Amino acid sequence: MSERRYALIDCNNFYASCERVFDPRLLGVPVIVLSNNDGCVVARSAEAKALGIKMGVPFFQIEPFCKRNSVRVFSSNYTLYGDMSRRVMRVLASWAPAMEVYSIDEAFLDVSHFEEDQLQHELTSLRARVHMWTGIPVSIGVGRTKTLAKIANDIAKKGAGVAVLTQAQEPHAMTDLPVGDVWGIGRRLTAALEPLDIATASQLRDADTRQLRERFNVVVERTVMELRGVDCMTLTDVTPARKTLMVSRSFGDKVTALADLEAAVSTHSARAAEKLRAGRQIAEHLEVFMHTSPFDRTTRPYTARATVALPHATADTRLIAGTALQLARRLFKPGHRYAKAGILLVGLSDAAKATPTLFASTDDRRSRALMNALDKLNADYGRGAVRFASTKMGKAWRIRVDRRSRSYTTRWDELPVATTEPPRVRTITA
DNA sequence: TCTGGGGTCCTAGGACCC
DNA sequence: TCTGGGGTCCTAGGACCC
Repeated sequence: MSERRYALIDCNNFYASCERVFDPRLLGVPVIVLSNNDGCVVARSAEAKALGIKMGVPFFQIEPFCKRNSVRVFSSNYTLYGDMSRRVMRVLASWAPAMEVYSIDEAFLDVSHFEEDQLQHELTSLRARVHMWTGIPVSIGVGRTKTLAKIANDIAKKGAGVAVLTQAQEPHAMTDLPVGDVWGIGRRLTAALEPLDIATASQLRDADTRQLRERFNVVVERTVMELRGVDCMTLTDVTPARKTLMVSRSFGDKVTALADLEAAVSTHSARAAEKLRAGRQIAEHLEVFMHTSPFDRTTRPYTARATVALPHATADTRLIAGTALQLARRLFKPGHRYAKAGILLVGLSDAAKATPTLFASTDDRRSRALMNALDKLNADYGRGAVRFASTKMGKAWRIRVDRRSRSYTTRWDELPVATTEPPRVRTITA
């Protein structure tokens, strides 16, 4: 049985390459793509990189430079990039038995079944095929683990476009590689590793894992193991459902009035609920955040963020927006110039599999009425079908009914429960 | 004057329950 | 002044990624 091998396919300068597909005149000239509000540079063609334009640089700082050097500048078009991404992924999926889409412009393929000497040839032709069918240039790196494939991909980018990193070549590839270039080691960790005399990938590979784990966390330990060739991040074939969903924007003009902040929060809420429904999901909690500009040194910084439980899991725009607005009003402090606000939906689940939820109005969890209700539901749906959740929302306790029975019809008012006010009954369906 | 948006995972600490 | 232990859930915050 041959050893496991991963190929990482990474689209070169993805957003800039997408723009080029639709305008060949952009070939060979410097191209950059800007973030929302045309704030920062988020993609650069090779020519733009050669001019020294850095990733993430604020556009206003380089605008005159771009004019002088005839750099073609684009606002981002995420609809286009998403569409191009799907085209690339389709080509890859038709070639590989197992694949994981890692981001909009990257995918891991399992290439364990190839002989090492075939790989170079096979992947070179895959690369040509992706380019021919989609117009997008890609780089391909192969390694024994995902982390090593990432290193191989960097080598591919600087060379022939395809790099197969064999075990024998690993030490050489890691000797002079700055530790910050290793996947999973960011700015903070690089700085924290420096006093431990860990500055290169090979020094990290040879470091004491127990010590690193105590000093940092399991993520760092896993990275070290991956550098040693121990596969810790296996391929996840099915893309897992998203667990959180965020909608946020920087303000074009700084916001000082509550009314403007409320307008933004309700717009973001509506958009978030829309995205939720598009993915057939519902959310349990929401977070609202707002903050002043971290770059503004002239005023006091202010940042506020808080999470609340929604009354029940939902994708309902009005409920989400209403809850978010209440929270936003609580968090808003006058006298600040807000630069950004957003909403984060947390605890997402599949709407089709969602548990119908009944709300009972009672103060007493142990009340006879509720116990009767549980008995009745258990009798109807089988023992254990109903469980009592200990979550208290205001004065209401929540009963959950497992959705084993698709023929769920029981209504609250049919239950032998005495309530002083009409209970709300929610059945969440697909 | 102007500095993105959207995710993941891990950990710590407090609340709460039995 | 002493006054349990263990488990889980929730929230906040910090690191990373593209």
